Amino acid sequence: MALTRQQQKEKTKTLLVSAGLEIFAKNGIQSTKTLDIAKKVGVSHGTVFVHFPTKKDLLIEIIDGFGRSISEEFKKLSADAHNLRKILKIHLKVIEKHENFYARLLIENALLPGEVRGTLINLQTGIAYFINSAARNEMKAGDIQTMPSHLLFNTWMGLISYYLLNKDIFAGEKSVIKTKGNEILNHFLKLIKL
Amino acid sequence: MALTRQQQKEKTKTLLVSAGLEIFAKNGIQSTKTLDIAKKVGVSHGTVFVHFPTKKDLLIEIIDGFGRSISEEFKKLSADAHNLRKILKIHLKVIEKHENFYARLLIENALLPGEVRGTLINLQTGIAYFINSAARNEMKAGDIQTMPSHLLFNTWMGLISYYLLNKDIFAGEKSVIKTKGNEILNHFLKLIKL
DNA sequence: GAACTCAGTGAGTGGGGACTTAGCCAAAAT
DNA sequence: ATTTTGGCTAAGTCCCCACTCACTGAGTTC
Repeated sequence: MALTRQQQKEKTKTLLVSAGLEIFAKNGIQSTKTLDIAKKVGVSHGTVFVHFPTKKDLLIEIIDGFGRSISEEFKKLSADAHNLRKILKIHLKVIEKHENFYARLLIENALLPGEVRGTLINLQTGIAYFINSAARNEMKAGDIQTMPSHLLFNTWMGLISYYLLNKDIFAGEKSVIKTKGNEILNHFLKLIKL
Repeated sequence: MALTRQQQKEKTKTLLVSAGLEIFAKNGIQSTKTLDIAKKVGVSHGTVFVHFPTKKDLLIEIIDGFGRSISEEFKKLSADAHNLRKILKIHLKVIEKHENFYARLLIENALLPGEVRGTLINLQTGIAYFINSAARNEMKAGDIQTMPSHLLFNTWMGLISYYLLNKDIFAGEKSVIKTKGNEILNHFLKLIKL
């Protein structure tokens, strides 16, 4: 059966977004051309601009969607996790699942349009909240050292970002999180332990 | 008095390199055009290509020079510093002095031509050596926790990189290292203390 | 001082890639 | 059944920017 116009339109738009997500993860965000995305979907180049007035708008839609979905996933998984180790483990798991795109985002973030940069910040802010509340509980309980929670969070994010940004050095073609995630996690926990 | 041809040539080349360094630090590496650099020096656009066959070659010269000079500076200053705190302090001082360019390099590193990426790696490897030997000494002496030195180094680099990459968030227009350097240093030392 | 060399010029050239547009055809409206 | 609408197409257009080249004029060589 033939699709209605609206269905067709939405389908194409979705295909463009998911093709973009995939190509961005593999080849980089900036260096991906609108034509590449059109080709992958199997539509003409012009079609991209039927759905998105500019490349930037496409970018925003893709990255925002990614941010929303990853944030949701994290919240769902960590709903019943209350100790820090578990939450950090979930954090790693979620990142690992989307490692390629996430790493791309970290790499290119500072060069992306301002509208998009907010996405990564929001994402991290959301995650910081969970990590910090768990951390404060364990500080009170005397399980870990007392320290300002922003420093604890920045140390954790710094470590993870550093490994992701240099993932080719640390893990070649493989997943850094899969390869080094446990080592990083145990090291971090040992550092902050009392 | 008039310069000889050779002097003139060298002078222009040097001017191109230092103008590049300056503009890169302010406006970014990728987004700087060869014409921008020519304008800054006050020569014609074509002159750039008299001295460098391609933009990439200019890039390599600029970034390599930066890497060499910063590495030298670090080695000179840390010649008679044997404890970890002092070495890390020197590391921060050297970065602070070149913060804008250094941050640019971190931001764009992964997107730069492979020939250039080695520079940052070499730089960090050199610095890692100093930090790791000091760290091992203090571990033996029982001043800090025992841990694999690569993890100690990566934690430190992760922290610094994280602050530099997000320097606009942490410090606005100001220097992040000047603003937050001490906080970072003290936090890090407290973490690794026994 | 005549012939030659070469740093520097600036108006091109070429290629890449975002965006436009006239036209097509199938779905929707009448 | 006829007209209108609108998603999609394909062949542009336009702009940007790295790089070229024929030329100039000031050093250099003899």
